[in-house]
Amino acid sequence: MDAFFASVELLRYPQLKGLPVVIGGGRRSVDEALLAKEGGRALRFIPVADFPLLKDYVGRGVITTATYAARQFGVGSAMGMMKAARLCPQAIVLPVDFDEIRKYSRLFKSTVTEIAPLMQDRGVDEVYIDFTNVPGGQREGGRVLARLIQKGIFDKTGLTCSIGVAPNKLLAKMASEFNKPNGISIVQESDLQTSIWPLNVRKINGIGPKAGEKLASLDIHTIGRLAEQDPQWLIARFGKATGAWMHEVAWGRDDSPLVLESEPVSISRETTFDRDLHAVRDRQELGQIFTGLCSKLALDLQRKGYVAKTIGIKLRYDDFRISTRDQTAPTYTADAATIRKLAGLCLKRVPLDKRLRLLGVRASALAKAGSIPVFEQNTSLVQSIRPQDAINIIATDQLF
DNA sequence: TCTGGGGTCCTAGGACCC
DNA sequence: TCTGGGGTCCTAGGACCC
Repeated sequence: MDAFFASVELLRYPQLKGLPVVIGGGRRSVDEALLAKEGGRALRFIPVADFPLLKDYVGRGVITTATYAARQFGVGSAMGMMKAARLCPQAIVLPVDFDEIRKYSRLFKSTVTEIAPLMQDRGVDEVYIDFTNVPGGQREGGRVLARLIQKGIFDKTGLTCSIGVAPNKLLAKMASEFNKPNGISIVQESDLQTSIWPLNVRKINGIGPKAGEKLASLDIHTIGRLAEQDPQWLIARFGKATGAWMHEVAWGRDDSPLVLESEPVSISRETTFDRDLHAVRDRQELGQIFTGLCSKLALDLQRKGYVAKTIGIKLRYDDFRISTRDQTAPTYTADAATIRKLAGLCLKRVPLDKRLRLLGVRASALAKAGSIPVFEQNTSLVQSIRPQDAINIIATDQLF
């Protein structure tokens, strides 16, 4: 989806069309500014001059989306708000409305699956579609169906998207970037040398800042240059799995299947404080935030129907370094007090001398609520029994 | 100059088991 | 007394993605 968060806001406030708008951080100052101007009513018309401006923004947020007008000023996603404010002080800043985002996310995805049922989720604003066997999917190399999907989404939501058509997910993802916004791009295997090889290695989904930097230090900047390298040479520098993978993707090869459904691995809540907090001096405040996070996490688990056996915490210190601790319990839980207790045990095992800017709580080793046998839930006798040993317990039971 | 929140996957070492 | 190979789970950190 093109500039998804911003485009959704533009549906609500069409008077902002063409203007530099950034969606960001969700700091209270912006929420309150906007709320006051709306008078609590989301759809009341607000004169452009009354919207909050980036230059008035205070807080530690980052930009999640910028409209194309804002991008002209060098503003883009993941950029700190304060930096963005210097580049484009006159940009209008709006908070993320998650409920609205989820609504439009569901709407565009259901539109896709009505046309092409084999769809993989890639977050709120992105999907992979296999339209190999969709009727008409091969016409004009896929362009006809891509146009149909674009039109379907626009008719349903008023939003535009960009589509890349290719023989695999790797190339499709890159192709989708070629013609933004509201574009279609088709990449075939024969286009590898002309369309893909001139690109920077960072355009490969999976090569991030670290790998990109390391490749640059080896004088490998383009994908074509990466493709020239001997696989063994890459393996020697990046490890067996990554080195071999790099060689494959540089040649446009990717046989990873569409993942049509999946269970969550973890569920978490975290928050960055308005100011850095000290474990001792701000104990009270920190404790409240900590308990609040545990309660929210418990509600998330319950709402989604999961229980967790492992609870973890995450701290980010003022120097931006991160510490994590995990604690696996003998039983599964989705209870706020239990989560709080386990997270508290984690907190005792982590250094707390430096000031903190972020605190998070995470639940993992998840199971569907109701899927856990009773003897694993609350029988003290088997509390230390690992699931894989449970079958032996059952067998032993027969002896008594 | 300052850097959100919610995720996934990978690696590597140690405990423990057979 | 000193020694194997294979497996799972747990933990901590890190890279990467939307």
